[in-house]
Parts: sequence; C-alpha cells; structure tokens
Amino acid sequence: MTDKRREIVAAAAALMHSKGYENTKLADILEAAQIGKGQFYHYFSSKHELGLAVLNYRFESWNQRLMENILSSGKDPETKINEMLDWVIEQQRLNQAKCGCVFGNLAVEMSEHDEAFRRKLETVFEIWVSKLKPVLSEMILPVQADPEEINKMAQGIVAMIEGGILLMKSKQDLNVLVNITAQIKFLIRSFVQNQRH
Amino acid sequence: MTDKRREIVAAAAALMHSKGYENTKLADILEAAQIGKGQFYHYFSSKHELGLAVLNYRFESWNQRLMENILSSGKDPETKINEMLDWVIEQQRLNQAKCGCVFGNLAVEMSEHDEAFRRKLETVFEIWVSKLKPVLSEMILPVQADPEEINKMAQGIVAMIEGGILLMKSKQDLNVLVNITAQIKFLIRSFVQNQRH
Amino acid sequence: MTDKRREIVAAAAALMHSKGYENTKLADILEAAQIGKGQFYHYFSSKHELGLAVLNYRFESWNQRLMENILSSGKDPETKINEMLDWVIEQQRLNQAKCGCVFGNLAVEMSEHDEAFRRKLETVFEIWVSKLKPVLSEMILPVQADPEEINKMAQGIVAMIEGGILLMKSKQDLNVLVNITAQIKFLIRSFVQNQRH
Amino acid sequence: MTDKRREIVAAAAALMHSKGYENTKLADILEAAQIGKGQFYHYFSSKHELGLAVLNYRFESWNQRLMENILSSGKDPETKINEMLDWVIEQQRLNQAKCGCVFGNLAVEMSEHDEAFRRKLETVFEIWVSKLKPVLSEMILPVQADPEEINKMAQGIVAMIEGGILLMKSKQDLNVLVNITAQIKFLIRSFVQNQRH
DNA sequence: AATGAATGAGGTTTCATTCAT
DNA sequence: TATGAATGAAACCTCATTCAT
Repeated sequence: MTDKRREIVAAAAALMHSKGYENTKLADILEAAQIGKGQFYHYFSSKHELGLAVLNYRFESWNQRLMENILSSGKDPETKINEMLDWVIEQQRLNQAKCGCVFGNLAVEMSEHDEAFRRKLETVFEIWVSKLKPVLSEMILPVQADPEEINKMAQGIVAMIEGGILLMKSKQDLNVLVNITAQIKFLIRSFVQNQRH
Repeated sequence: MTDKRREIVAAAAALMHSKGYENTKLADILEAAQIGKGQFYHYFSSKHELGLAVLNYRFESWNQRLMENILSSGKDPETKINEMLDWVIEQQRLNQAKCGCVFGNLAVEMSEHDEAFRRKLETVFEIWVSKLKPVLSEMILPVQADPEEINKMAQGIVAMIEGGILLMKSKQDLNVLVNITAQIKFLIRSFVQNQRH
Repeated sequence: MTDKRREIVAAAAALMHSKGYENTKLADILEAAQIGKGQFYHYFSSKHELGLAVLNYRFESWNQRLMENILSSGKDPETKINEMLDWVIEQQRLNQAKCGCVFGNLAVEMSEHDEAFRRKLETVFEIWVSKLKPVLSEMILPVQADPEEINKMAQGIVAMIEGGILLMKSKQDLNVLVNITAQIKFLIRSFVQNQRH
Repeated sequence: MTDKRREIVAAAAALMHSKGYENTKLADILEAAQIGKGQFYHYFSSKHELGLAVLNYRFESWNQRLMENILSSGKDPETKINEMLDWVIEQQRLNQAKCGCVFGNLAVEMSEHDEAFRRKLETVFEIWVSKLKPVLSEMILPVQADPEEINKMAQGIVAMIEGGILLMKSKQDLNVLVNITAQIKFLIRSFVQNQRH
C-alpha cells in the first residue's frame, strides 16, 4: 500500500468514525486528504471499497494494540483485563466521549444492508471474544473452564463494552463508560467465583 | 395529531429503524406512506422534524409497554426483569435480529451531530435506568440499597442489553442476544448476593 | 369590496411593496391576513389577480392623496410642488428608506413580462405627468406654455423622483432623496425662468 | 476565470437583466449555457454567488465602457456628457426599451433584502457620481466648484437617468428616455449657468 | 499518476392551486 | 363561506462517478 493510499484511508477513517460511512462525503475526504478526484479513483474503485479499507485499517491497529499487545501479552489475566478496559476508556477520552466505537458505529449503520461490512464487523467481534476466552480460562484456573460458559461470558463482556460506549456517547459523558468498566470487573469476579465453586 | 400524520410517522419509523435517519430518503417515506411531497410538508416542516416525531412515537410505545406495563407492574422484581428481557428478545425476533434497537441505532447515528436527537435519546436511557433502580432495590431487600451502586448496576444492565443487540445485529443471530440476557441475569444475581453480604 | 377582501389586499400590499410580487408567497399573505387558503381563493381567482388588486389599491390611495389632495388643491403651484416632494419624502421615511416606491418597484419587476401590470403602471406615471402639467403651466404664467415642453418637463420630474427613490433605496439613506428633491426644485426654477424668456 | 465560467455568467447576465435575479431559474441558466446541474455547481457554490458574479461582470464592462472610455476620456466635458447619454440610450435600444438598467433592476429587487447585492450596487452608483463630478467641475470653469453642489448635481443626473430608464421601461418606449436625456442636458446647462453667476 | 471538468440521477424543499368537506 | 388536506411540477442543491487531458 502506497503512502498516499494510506493517507487517504487515515483521513477517511477519522471522518467515518465521527460521521459514519454514508454521511462522510467524498468531497470531505478529498479535502481532508488534500487530493483530487482523479487521484482518489486511482487508488480506490469506489467509496465502498474505501469504506472497507477504512474498516481494515482500523482493524489492523486495534488488533495490534488491543488483541496483540494487551490481550496476548504475558501478563496475568487480571492485568490484561484492566489494561483492556483502560485502553477502551483512553480511546474514548481522545475524542471527548463523542464519537463512540468505530466498529460499533459501523455495525449499527451497515450490518443490515451491507454484507461486506457486516462480515468484517462480525469477525472483529468474534476475534475479540476469542481473545478474551483464554484470559477468562486462565482466571478460573485451576478449575477447567466450560468452553460454552467461557464463550458466553466473553461475549457478555464485549457487549457490555459496546453498550457502555453507546450509552456514554448518548450522554457525551465519559463517566458512564468508566462506571460500566467497573461493572465489567464485578461481572468477571463473580464469574470466576462462580466457576470455581 | 391527525391519523394521516400518524400514518406517516409509523411508516417512517419502520424505515428509519431499519435504514437509519439519513439513509431513509423522503422518497422512501412518501412511497411507504402513499402520499405526495406536498402532503408530507403539510404535516411536517422538514425531515428533521419527522425524525424527532419518529423518535417520540417509538418512545411512547416503548414507554407504555416496557416502562409501564412491565417495569411498573405489581409483579415481583425477578418477574419484571425476566419479562423485560423476554420483551427485548421478542422485539428483535420480530425483525429477524437484523434491525437492532431504534434508540441505540439513532444514538449511534445522531448523538454526535444532532443535539435534539441526542437529548431525547439521553432521556430514553435515563428513564430506563431510573425504572430499573427500584426493581433492583426491591430485589436486595431487606438490605437497604446503596443508591450509587444501584444506579451503576442499572446502567450496566442497559448497556449490556444495548451492546447485546448491537452484537446480535452484527451477526444477524438472535442467539447472541439470548445468551447475553442470560449473562444479565447472572450479573443481577451476583449483584443481589453481593449487596446482601 | 368586502372588508375581508380589503384586508387581504392591504396585507398583500405591504408584503409586495417590500418583497416584490413574485417573492411574496401566498403563504406569507395568508399568515399576514390571518386567513386560510380556501378563503383566499374565494376572493381571488389567482395570485395574479391579487397582484393587480394590490396595484389598484395603492393607486387609489396615491391618487387620492397626491393627485387629488395635493396636486389638485387650490394652492399656488410652488406649494403644490413642495407638498408633493414633502409627501414623497415622508412616504419613504415611513419605511426607513428601504422599500422604495411600489409603482417603481413593480414597474421594474413586472413591466417586461406582464402586460396587465405594465399597462396599469404606465397609467400611473401618465396620470402623474398629466397632473404636473397644469401646475407647471401655471408657474410660467403669464407666458403661454409650449405643451410639448411642459410634457417633457413633467416627465423629467417624475423620472427624477423615481430615480431618486431608487438611488436612496440602494444606499438605504433618505438624504439621497432629500438632495434630489432639491435638484428637482432647481430644475423647475430653471425651467420656469427659461420659459419666461 | 475559466471560459466556461464566463459563459455561464454571460448567459445568466442576459437572463437576470431581463427577468431579475429570483425569476431567473437555474433551469433557465442551464439551458441558456447548455450545461448540466453538476457543472453549474462545479463553478458556483450557489445561485447567489452566480448573481453576484453577474453583477460584477456587468460592472466590469460598464466600468470599462462608460466610466473609462467615455467619462475618463480626454474630450471636453460637454462631449463626455453627450457620449454618456448616447451610450445609455444605445444600451436601451439594444433590448428594445424593455429590460431597463441591470443595476437599477437589481437595486430595486435586491437592495432591501440582500446586503451583498446592495453594497455592490451602492458602489456602482457611487462610482458613477464620483466620475461625473470632475466633468461637472470642468464645465463650470473658470469658476471653482462647490464640492457639495457638484456632488448633489451628479447624483441628480444619475437619478434622472435611472428614473428615465424606469419610466421608459414601463411604457416600453425609447422616446421617453430620449426626452429625459434632453432634460438632463437642460438641467446641466442651468446648473453651469447658475454656478457661474 | 493526476487533474478537475462534466454528468445526471436523486436529494430536500417550495409553491400556487385544487378539492373534499 | 370557509377550512386545510392534497397535488405535483418545479425549485435549488448534492453527490458518487466518469471522462478528457
């Protein structure tokens, strides 16, 4: 991927995060990326392709920072969870609790009517869940985890994060999310206790 | 409100639920409501006004069915929670797990850039939280509830529902939501136990 | 003419004076006159008919006040001219030098493309000229007036008034008109002197 | 300014001269300029911007031909005045005495409700007055001109021209304007005589 | 690789007028 | 008389995409 293409994607990513896919107009992107129409269509065959590129671009960085650096680190599971939640809060703080989560936003906007977006978004959440599972398993050691229970709990955690971001966005108040991360920690503690008995 | 106006709102509500506010075009509404452009602008001064009318319309019915009939019924708190979660699942089943929650959808799409929508949506979630609080308080009786803890838990429940719907929508699979409602019940049980000790 | 019809015409007259014929919308008129659409079309067959009614309505009052009360009074010709110019200034002062002359405005807007308006407006200016002629004739007595010269001078005076109002409107400054009335007086004095030699 | 943009402005100028700003519809312009909607909005951000461009376009040519070539020529003042009046008549002859003066027309239509138009139009008339002043001063030489008197007379001349065009338009008869230019010459002669005594 | 002019369907809104009551 | 709902053509403007250079 050339630098210019990357620049365009980065500019579009910021816009689409805030305004959504449809409400981000090509003209906005061209202006933000400081390019002409011809150049855009040289790199992308359509706005739709760019949208998917944005999704992949955000996926890459999310995957690297959250899935790899945090959830796949060698640290103990509690630390991983804490770091994950701190990272989530930090991301929202960066845009003043206003934009929400790119993946959540696009899932809401695109899932029903755009299968390409939907599949990618589904994957994102699946990866998240699948990365959380070993962390949870590790937490309840020495008890052996029931894979089904672990899976549901991982899904519940992701749901609570996404829902927390959604609520936070509607109030434009980061504290909502902070409170909810506390609830998540409580949920996990309860789960661990419960599994151990 | 005349019948015709109500018809238009109802038709628009279905469309906006599925496609969002911006992606629902006036032409879609006119066709669905079987009216002409002029007639539309006889009842509404703008698409924006219609959007808010849709929000209010959905709020009314949600408020009646969920906030009043279910959460304010005379039944015991466990039943209220169960009925609430069943109702949520049922709503999603009605549109094949594809549309998501109108309020969540609009919160994601509109909150950042439209203050009128944001405020109404904020209110919706606040009401939900405030209606859940007495239910939770009743559950932990005879222990006296810590209002702050109750509030956070209520918020956590709403977040988990909204996040669960979001995840469900991205997978187009109702089971996701079903699983998450189970997690919610577990969370509540844990909360009750925890408050009692 | 019923009172209601008159009310409508009066309301429309104020609007059309300020905004012109085309830019005055039926909705503006209905609101200003506090009536419904049905009532409007009961009194008028079209906006065009109303426009002509407005023109006649303004013509009537102008004819009464300026043509009759002032230019056809028994006073000496200098007084008539002075009162006419004072009246013109006073009219413009009433709308803060912003609206201009209804007849001039409509002449500019309508003359080229609407023959009915054009003819009425032409008549207005012809009457004005014809009423000025005897005043000018009287002024140059005992010299007998050359009808052709008198006619041209009368036309020149009307032109200077209308042009003065136009300039005044473009500057939104009543002083422009005041200055020009002084020029008109000078022009008339010069004319009288010239005719007497 | 590209050629296409200029073409659009020229086409719109002819239309707006005849029909006014508001009554010139985008569709008229597109047809006259033989372009599509998209192309129009490529060159102009709005009809309003085009309107101002039309005004500037007409100003440029008027400024060049009348203000520079005629009123700023090295010829004697009487010739300048005569050439100016001949030019004015000639312009009106070109459109069969039907359209009037673009500046006067737009002043009447736009001054009250559009400040951008008003300011430009005000400037046009101010320039005209300011260019006439030295001509008048030169005429009364060797007497030194009273600047205030000169200014008022210049304004009076412009008013009489604009008013003459207005009257001419309402009668659709060029002779009206011809007569009035004769009055203007008489007014100037009287002014010169008066200043010299 | 790059520009930006051109396209044209479709977006929301306006409006004088007609019609059912 | 009077209401205001209904009509639909036409208003201004937007936008993703294509095309000529």
